[in-house]
Amino acid sequence: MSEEKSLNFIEEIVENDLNSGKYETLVTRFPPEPNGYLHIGHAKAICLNFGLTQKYGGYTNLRFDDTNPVTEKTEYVNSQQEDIRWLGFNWKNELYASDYFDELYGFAVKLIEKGLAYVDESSADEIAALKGTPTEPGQDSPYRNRSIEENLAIFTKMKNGEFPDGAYILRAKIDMASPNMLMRDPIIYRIKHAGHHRTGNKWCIYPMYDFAHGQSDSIEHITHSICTLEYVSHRELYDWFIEKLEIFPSKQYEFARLNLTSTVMSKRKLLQLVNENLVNGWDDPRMPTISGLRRRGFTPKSIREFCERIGIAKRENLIELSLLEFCIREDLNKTANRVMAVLDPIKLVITNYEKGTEDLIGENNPEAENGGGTRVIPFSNELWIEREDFMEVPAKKWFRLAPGAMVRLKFAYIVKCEDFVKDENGNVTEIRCTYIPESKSGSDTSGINVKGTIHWVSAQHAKTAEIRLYDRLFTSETPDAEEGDFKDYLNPESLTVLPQAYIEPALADANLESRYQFIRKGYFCLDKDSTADNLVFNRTVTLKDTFKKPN
RNA sequence: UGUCCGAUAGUAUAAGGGUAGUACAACGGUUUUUGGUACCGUUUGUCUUGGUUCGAAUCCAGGUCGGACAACCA
Repeated sequence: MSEEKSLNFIEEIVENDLNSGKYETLVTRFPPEPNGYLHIGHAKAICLNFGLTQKYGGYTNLRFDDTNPVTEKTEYVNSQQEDIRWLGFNWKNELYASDYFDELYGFAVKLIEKGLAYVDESSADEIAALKGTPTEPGQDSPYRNRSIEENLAIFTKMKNGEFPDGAYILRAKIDMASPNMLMRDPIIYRIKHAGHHRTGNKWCIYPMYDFAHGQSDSIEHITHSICTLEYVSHRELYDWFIEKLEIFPSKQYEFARLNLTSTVMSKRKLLQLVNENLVNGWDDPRMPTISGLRRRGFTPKSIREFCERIGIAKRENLIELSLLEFCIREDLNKTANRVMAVLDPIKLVITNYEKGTEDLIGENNPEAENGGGTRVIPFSNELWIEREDFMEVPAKKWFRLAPGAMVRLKFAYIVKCEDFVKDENGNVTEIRCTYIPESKSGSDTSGINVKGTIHWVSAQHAKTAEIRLYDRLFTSETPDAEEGDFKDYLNPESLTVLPQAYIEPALADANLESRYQFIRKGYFCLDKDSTADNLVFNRTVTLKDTFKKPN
């Protein structure tokens, strides 16, 4: 179908199945368990499943895999839906494994009637003891040969709530000596007297993952059930149930999950960060969750592009965070308006500027397709500039301000540093410059060329804002692989708050959808914590910086 | 001492018996009123040993290394 771009192995399978006429319509599903927030790893699976049906036709279902009532919540259902929509995908049907509880119960009865399932009253420990190990076969349970009638009778009582949790379980009767541990009479139903987020108290027995997932796929006529590599050994069981139940033969395919440097991706660990207040909630901008990335300022497009670039394969991988950063910079470079903000201010006074104030014109975004337009920027003789743009003793190849040096003020004039003021502690408190009147941006007749251009904000016109700078969450690229607790490798400098930065007046009407490039400082967006008097900006990502800082 | 999955530049991903390519990263250069962008260039690779073949990253066999599997989790 597409000749230019090579296909990943799943696309090849799909194309073959479609071309051979094995299936007329491609049907995939995204099946999260509603027990946490979706993260960038889920985004990979979402882009794969929805991307496949966008490319080849057919449709994708959203199915919540809600077979364990004690971990699942409606809050998570809602957040997961929001995140998928935000990424730009639409599901055909919103479904729940719990929709199939009646049908699944029927499947279990059918298996019992075929002599392929039995009720076991062994304890969890007893079952584990007879399970064997990966290198030794297991042994049959003493209850394995109960009659079909007795199995049926007890299973009915299990369903009717006549037993406490753990008293009985239903097992598939397969092979206790199988080299695949999952085939050693896996548990398929357990008793749990727990309220379910959708079915309430209707049920007190719940199917296990292996007895719900494949059957749910089959009920929905999913043609390609795509999951991650850790389910490879489940495939044999997946196929076994479908064969014995004689239902629609969905097929499972596995790809390697995403791993990203300097973060963790397991739900357990993310939940820990949230519960122990090591981050500020699931949508903390340092989190690899979709909601965290959204709040950080990532765009859906950048995440889709990232998922496209990392590819789909079967080998374990560890993607460098720099690729994600590349994807968001690439998008924002084209779309974000350029504005000026001074994060760490120092005063600059222009001693020969007599005009008081003046309105200058700034280009919003020279990289935008439509040119970006312009805006008014007020200028005056007292400005804030970035402290790091002045060096009392300039380093080699220093393009910025230093005694006697000239720089251009972006969109404005060229200035020359004549003097500077220090306080009693030796800290520079003010820089004094003269400006070149004929060097005005756009009508420069001075003939002077300077190497450096710096950003600034007029002191009397500036607004203030709180700025939050983010860095990687962990100091280790592989916090999962380090010895000890992964939390020992949290980066203490992952969040830096600048309570009072100066921003140009045009920024006062920023909204939560706006994306900005603060010239020379990075890409920023408004945070939801903002109020009318206290604007808060998040730094999404810095600009690429090839300047090697002196000292 | 098992079964299954995998192995191509630093990181990913192509090449499906016939020139090892692409992206990110790194490094260098040109342009630039952002040390940004854009453009150009450089460095770095087929786990290993055999076999089949005129020819192997690709097919076969052995080895090595990495991962998964013993939750009434998904």
